[in-house]
Amino acid sequence: MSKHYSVKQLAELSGVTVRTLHHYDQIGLLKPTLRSEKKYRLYNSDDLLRLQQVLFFRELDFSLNQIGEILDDPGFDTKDALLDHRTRLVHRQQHMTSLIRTVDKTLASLEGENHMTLKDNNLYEGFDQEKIDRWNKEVDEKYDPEKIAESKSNIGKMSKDQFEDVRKQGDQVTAAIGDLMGKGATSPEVQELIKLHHAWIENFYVCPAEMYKGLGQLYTENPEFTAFYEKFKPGLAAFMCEAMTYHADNMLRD
Amino acid sequence: MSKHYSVKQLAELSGVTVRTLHHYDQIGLLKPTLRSEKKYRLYNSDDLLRLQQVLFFRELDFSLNQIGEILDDPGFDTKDALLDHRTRLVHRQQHMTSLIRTVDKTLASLEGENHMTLKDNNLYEGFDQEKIDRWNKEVDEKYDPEKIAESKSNIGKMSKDQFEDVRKQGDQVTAAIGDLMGKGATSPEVQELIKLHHAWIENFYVCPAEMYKGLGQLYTENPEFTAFYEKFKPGLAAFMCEAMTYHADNMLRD
DNA sequence: CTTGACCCTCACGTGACGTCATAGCCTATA
DNA sequence: TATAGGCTATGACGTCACGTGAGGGTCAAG
Repeated sequence: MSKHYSVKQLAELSGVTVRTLHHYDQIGLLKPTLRSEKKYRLYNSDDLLRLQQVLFFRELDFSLNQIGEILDDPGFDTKDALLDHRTRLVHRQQHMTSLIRTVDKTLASLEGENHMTLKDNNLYEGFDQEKIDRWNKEVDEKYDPEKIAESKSNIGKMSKDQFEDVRKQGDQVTAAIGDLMGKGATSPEVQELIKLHHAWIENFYVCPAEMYKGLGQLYTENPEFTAFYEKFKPGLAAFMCEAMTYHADNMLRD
Repeated sequence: MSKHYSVKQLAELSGVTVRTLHHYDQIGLLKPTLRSEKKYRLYNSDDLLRLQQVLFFRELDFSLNQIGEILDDPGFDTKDALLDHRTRLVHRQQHMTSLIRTVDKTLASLEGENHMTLKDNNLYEGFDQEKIDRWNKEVDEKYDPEKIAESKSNIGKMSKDQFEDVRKQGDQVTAAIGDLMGKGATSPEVQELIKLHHAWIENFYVCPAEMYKGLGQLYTENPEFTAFYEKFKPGLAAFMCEAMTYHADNMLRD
């Protein structure tokens, strides 16, 4: 594969502007492998992969200077980075969910007769940059590349039967939790099952406290998730959310 | 409610900096209702609501100038705007999913023996700003505030029984699609059922083509969604995705 | 009164490009 | 060969949304 791309071609391919590619060349972030006689920039496949990494890091709010340092570190590993991007992107989705929830709460509040039933600090849920930073720090400290790689490999390596077994385990845990709704979300019995539920989730991906908590919220916010859990037992989505939140705040944090 | 907040208090409450609040005051985007004798800024509850709107629009990549124009338009309606934010935030989640999918494809490609089995243009899926812009335009043109308001009201107004009925309809459609997997995802019979499925989704929120397409992808990417659909019939998640993509590309576009 | 936390205005700096000017290069067509 | 259209290059000022720091006043508690 010796194909080379001009700036226009790569700009179209990647969605960035020619100006951006000039800029990245100028600051040393992405230098084309080749320059023609007339100094035209020519990018090869390694350049394309590097640009992809730049764009992922950029998407995840790293500064260009930071990105350069990371990519130029001798210990940099593309696969590790991709796994890290994945985790952060999943968390971004949870962040979106938090904002959506704030929309809904604000709407409900505005539609009520008393406009200010929503507490002032609820207006900005999801916008809390400090909280987001704390989570990023948490992932950085707790993120175990080997564990992520392992769980990702688990998905790829699961046979149909294994996947079916894992799915059934999830159903069983969920049903058992439904049976214990009368015990209360924070009861030892329910919390024991939530622990199993969390372990079940981690069959698919590492799920730190904040993410697990956000997932519980997602169960109540996403109509299809809600429908799925209500099917086990009415009120189960909210119950799961409460139990998961408690578990995340009390068992998963340290 | 006559409580007033100082810049520090509001900064902490909202997650923005004091400097940002100064800046917004200076450019006229968010002027505090009161100034003390000593010119301290004092924000009231209307100010808090306006800041929330500013932050939503900012989150959704509107420029501050644009935000000011929108908010100061005599026809501006907070509820309409909140519904619009919601739609855009949901789409953002789909965008995240697209990026996650690109991560996975890149990983799979790097783990294979032939490093460049992944086509060059697949490297940047999810980064395509033009495509994102096209979608935003599509929503702007097709977004019907009354329809959004209606579907949102529908959720709030649904009784437990009605919600249960809607849920069951979803199950029935999904099961029927599962029964017709042998017909092919693009067959008239399946597409007829997909049409019902789309209508079912719109019980919850308006779902334009791109969003519907992204939802199909989500079914194959999110383990819990996949598990849910596999439960009806093995392979159903991917089948739904294919059928929904076809439907979005051929029936929902105009 | 002193101290520490908070408030104000002013203004230069920063990062990541956007925009434009100027000029050469490449390919196809008349 | 000339022309047109699309592409390339470098250089440099401008834009946006604050970050940072300077200098000075205010408020509450000890």
